[in-house]
Amino acid sequence: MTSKKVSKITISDVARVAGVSVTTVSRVLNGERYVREDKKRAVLEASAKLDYQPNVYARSLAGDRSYLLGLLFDEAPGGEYLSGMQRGAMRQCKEAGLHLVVEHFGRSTALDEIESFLTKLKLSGAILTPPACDNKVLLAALERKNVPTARISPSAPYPGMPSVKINDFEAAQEMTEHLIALGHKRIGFIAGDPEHADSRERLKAFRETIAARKLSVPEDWIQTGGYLFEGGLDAAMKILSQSRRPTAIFAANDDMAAAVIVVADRLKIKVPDELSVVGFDDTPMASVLSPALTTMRQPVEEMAKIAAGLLIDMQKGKKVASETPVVLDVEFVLRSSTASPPQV
Amino acid sequence: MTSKKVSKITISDVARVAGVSVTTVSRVLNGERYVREDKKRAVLEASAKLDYQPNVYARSLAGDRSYLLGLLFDEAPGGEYLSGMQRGAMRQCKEAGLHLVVEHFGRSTALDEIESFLTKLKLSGAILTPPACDNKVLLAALERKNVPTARISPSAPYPGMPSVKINDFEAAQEMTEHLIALGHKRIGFIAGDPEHADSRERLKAFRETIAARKLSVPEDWIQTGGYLFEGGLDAAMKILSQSRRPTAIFAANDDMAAAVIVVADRLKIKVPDELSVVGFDDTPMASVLSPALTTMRQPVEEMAKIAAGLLIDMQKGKKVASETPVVLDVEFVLRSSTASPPQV
DNA sequence: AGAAATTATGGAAGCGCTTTCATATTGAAT
DNA sequence: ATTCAATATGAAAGCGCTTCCATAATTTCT
Repeated sequence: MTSKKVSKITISDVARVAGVSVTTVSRVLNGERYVREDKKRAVLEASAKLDYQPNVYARSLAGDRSYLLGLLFDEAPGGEYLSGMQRGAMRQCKEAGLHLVVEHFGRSTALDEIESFLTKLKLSGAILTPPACDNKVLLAALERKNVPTARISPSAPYPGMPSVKINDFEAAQEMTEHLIALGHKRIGFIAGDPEHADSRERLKAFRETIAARKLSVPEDWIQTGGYLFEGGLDAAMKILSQSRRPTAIFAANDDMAAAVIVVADRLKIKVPDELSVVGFDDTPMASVLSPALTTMRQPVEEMAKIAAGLLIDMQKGKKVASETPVVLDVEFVLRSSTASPPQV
Repeated sequence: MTSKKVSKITISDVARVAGVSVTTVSRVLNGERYVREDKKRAVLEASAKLDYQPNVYARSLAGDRSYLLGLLFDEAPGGEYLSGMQRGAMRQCKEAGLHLVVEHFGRSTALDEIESFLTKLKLSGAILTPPACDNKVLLAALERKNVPTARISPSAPYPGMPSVKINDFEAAQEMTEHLIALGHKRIGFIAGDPEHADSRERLKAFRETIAARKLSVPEDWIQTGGYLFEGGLDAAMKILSQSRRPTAIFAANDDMAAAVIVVADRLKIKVPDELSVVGFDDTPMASVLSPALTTMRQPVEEMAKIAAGLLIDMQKGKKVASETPVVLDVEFVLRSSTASPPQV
């Protein structure tokens, strides 16, 4: 290894070595048209030889892009869902030579603060995770500032913004069918945050599948837990403390399913012998619970990776389908929290 | 294609309105000396009135700060530990008007890649979480590039780099004492990643406390689980499948403690009646486990917040103690996974 | 063949700041 | 009053890039 000089190498060094103008170097580096093959090669060689690192700030100042992607969330990071998203986004960024800036925007964040952030950073793109992906104020600000935006599991389409999601309806349908196939006829449901589109979809799928199978569910067996463990505790308590209770509970995420198992344990209800429990997400917790949780795995990491990829494509001027979401497959994970209902 | 131009407010607009030169505005905004009070006020007023947002890229290009803090980790984000760190760092950044870029640097990341990242982003500071905080290559690169660096729970001091940690020794000692106080005389230990300093400290504290209390532990009862759930499963299996087993196990983090509970369950060993289990960290999982885990809560968020604060101070030219780490308190969390040992 | 369209290339003007450097202005010390 | 240091201030020179514009080289079309 030759020891490198600390003095920075600029675009004009590359231009000199390659025997072309800085304009041409810039063109090559940005993949523009109108550069002859031989010059392009010369530039690339010179650039590699000198180990040239374009100055992000100079580029951002002169141009309009920033080489920074933003991962914007509403809830503070934590939990496998967001971490997974972040991992995927980071991976894609690294591949494309971009960097990932993380930022929190709550529902109550002032428009001023959002705009200030956006004008200051001039993000090359923004990835919005639920429920930030449905924050009207944020969306409008991003649009006004012309920040290419990709949304994950959004509620409703937003013109010009591509999105990535799973088919929550089909997934929840499949999960409900699983319980019915085991022989359950009395199934409860704990919904997530009604503000999340995915939550509403899951509930809808549950209801429709139940109806399609000619079953019925008392409204008392459908509760909302807000995707939170604590909310799940309350919901499970409401459902399980009734005189007539279901033989299975479908919780719209793993955290709430964990809560159901805890409540069942307290009430001395045996899982899965007396009560089957299923979750959604396949967080690490799912396999740790006892019994281990039957759940539906979301490709979270992949979703964010694709979202970042869409942004990168948009930046390159490629057209991306912004109206029809990219839909990824889920994977049913059978563990030991489900069984056939007790014979009555 | 409708793209509306939002006229930007620049430093010279502020200068004009305040009736001073751009130099003076720059001085005020950067908190430099040699500006008269009245002008300073005028600048601040003009700036507020115009809602001026300094252009990060222009500042970075002209100066050599970047207004970007880096959170560098070795393992991909995930888990409450890193998420907590990130939350703390984000919070502090927001307060100081900085932004947080996240990046992964594995043990095997090439020096080239690290240097390229550092020259490209010219970070205003870097926060290193374990085990990245002990990555020699990374540390050397940061030093060479003069990036102010704060480390969290590092192994050994590194000249010029401040650090934040908890007193792992005392915490592990306290935890061990807790078990001894309950009457346990036969205690096993599952260590974390031997490359983490904190892990080594916890083990050392365990050994010394045991010795100080005139107890002894067969080497078979001390296993390594690498801070991972899976590693914990193996370790727990090795300890619990022996003919003579301990009445308590101290796992160096919650994930491994969860594994102990799972293994105990499989082996029909009742927790806490026949086996007490304690963890470390107080991750959300800890309260979900059944029985809920007695553990030691680390102020992870606070640690990162302080680390970011140190960086910001350094940037401002303040001197920070770089030799003696900032040490934060832990909190003992008593739940139901510990009890007195069965009467023999 | 020449004209017109297309493709290539570089000069130079910024992008919006920070930072010398030179110059006032003030206060303290003779 | 006079001198010297400390304090204040602005003009102007970049920081390293992108991009507009003018021009040259090439191809395609009459």
